[in-house]
Amino acid sequence: MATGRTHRPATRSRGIPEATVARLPLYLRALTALSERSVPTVSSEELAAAAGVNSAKLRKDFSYLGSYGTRGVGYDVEYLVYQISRELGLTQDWPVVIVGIGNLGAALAGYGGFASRGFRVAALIDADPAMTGRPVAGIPVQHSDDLEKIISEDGVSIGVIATPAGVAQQVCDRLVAAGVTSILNFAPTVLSVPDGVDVRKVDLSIELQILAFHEQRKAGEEAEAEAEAAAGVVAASAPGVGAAATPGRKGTDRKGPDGDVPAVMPA
Amino acid sequence: MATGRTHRPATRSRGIPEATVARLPLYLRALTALSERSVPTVSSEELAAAAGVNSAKLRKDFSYLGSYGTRGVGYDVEYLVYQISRELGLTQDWPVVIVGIGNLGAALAGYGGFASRGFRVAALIDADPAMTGRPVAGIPVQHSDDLEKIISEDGVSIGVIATPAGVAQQVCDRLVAAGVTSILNFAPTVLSVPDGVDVRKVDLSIELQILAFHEQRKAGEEAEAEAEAAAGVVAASAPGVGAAATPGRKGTDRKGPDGDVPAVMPA
DNA sequence: GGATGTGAAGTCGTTCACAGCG
DNA sequence: CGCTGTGAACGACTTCACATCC
Repeated sequence: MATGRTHRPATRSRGIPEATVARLPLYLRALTALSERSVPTVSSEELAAAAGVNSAKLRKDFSYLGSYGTRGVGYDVEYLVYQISRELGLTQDWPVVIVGIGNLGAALAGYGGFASRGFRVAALIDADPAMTGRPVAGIPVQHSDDLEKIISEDGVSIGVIATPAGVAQQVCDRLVAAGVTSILNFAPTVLSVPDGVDVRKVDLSIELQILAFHEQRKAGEEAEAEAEAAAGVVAASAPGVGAAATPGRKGTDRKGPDGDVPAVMPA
Repeated sequence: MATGRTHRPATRSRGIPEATVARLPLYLRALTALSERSVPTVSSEELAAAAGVNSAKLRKDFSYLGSYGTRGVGYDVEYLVYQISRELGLTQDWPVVIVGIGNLGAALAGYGGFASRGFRVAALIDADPAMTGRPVAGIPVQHSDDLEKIISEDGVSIGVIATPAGVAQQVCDRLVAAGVTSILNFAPTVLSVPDGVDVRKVDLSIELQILAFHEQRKAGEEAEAEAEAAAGVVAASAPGVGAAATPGRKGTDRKGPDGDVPAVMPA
């Protein structure tokens, strides 16, 4: 995915699996909640339940960090909060810029989850001159002409892109050129970046499409036998997804998985 | 396994790996762009580049759907758009409700990427009476008292939760009880749902935390040798992550991965 | 010739089950 | 005894490399 992790010959124990890293924030959240309730210790079983994973996975994950538990007892909540925070780099604070202050950008600017985790919104940047100077979530929007200056002056290394897809790559290039090395991309485009820069993407419509896939399968499960016949019907009533959609099929035979219908997307 | 099309086994709609399903929307997006430029065919190499994956993976992914390419030529763009759309269930339209019309909910309501993919925002729901009737993105907000009625009348099976974390589980329970079987959760909580209900979560702060992890590691890579000493320094200047962070670690020796420092969270 | 489709090999991640320790 | 920490089995996904077919 995003700039596949370097296949470093894994120096010593510095090889925490990606999958584990992705779950650390989850554990941290659960632990923080426990901490607020002044719970002193948790077992892997309890914590796993709170984080929504199974306990074997959790123990394995923690084993990559070190031996932070006590056999027969469990984990010290405060201590673990600190260790995970440190591992994630949250013990320092990260200035972040958000580029593209539309609906989504504005929502992100006001999102409380950032500040509470050591992320500080250092600047909001938008290309629209009409936005310049206007405060969003208490922070004045700056014009994108000043992007490079803002990045370097604040020592920003993390950028959030919430622009339209069409300009996302340019914005990305400028961010990278100015020194940003981690990007969170909300624009529905594939960004290409040089080695050493990490990109993570969040695509709202992709998530819905994945849900739709499973949803469709559920519907078909009740009528297993009818599935075969249904395939033909569905194709015939296809509404079309892309821009222009007008059925029409040339005579070639296409072979699907099995009883598939050879219909084609029209021009 | 049998070559080409089998009759009964494997290749039904079943058996498509999750990882593949998650990439189908990516391919679809790239294909749609090609379609708009009236490109008739693509090779796996070209399409893979456009989607940001490697070509072997793409071909393997497509092989789960069927044999939709032509050797020596590539894939028919229009045909593939249709096949993937159908596989994802996008040839039908999915009414969606968004619950929690704050900053984020409002941004989602206005997000163009939904409508363009066969998702229709059937209703916006919020618990605040002051919001009721007010139009957001052209759709009037309805009060959450009517949640059940809205779901059942519109036959909604997909719900988006954009409420504060505190009420997300209750909202989820009501959605499920009313018939929703797929949920996209933006609230930073683990939702528990009965079997048969799918939940996908999008957590903005988690993504940033993952980036921070890698960012921190990049910084440490340049000064490999200093890493050891740095751990102590970092700990000393830890700003504190949770709410109440009162460490107070007992004097026991804790062993980290390697030369870990047993320092503790400062007050 | 040229690109697909796919076994086989390789890598990564999860789960099991139990030894080890408090 | 209870719970962590972990080798080993297992399973899922990725990559390789090439036979296959247009």
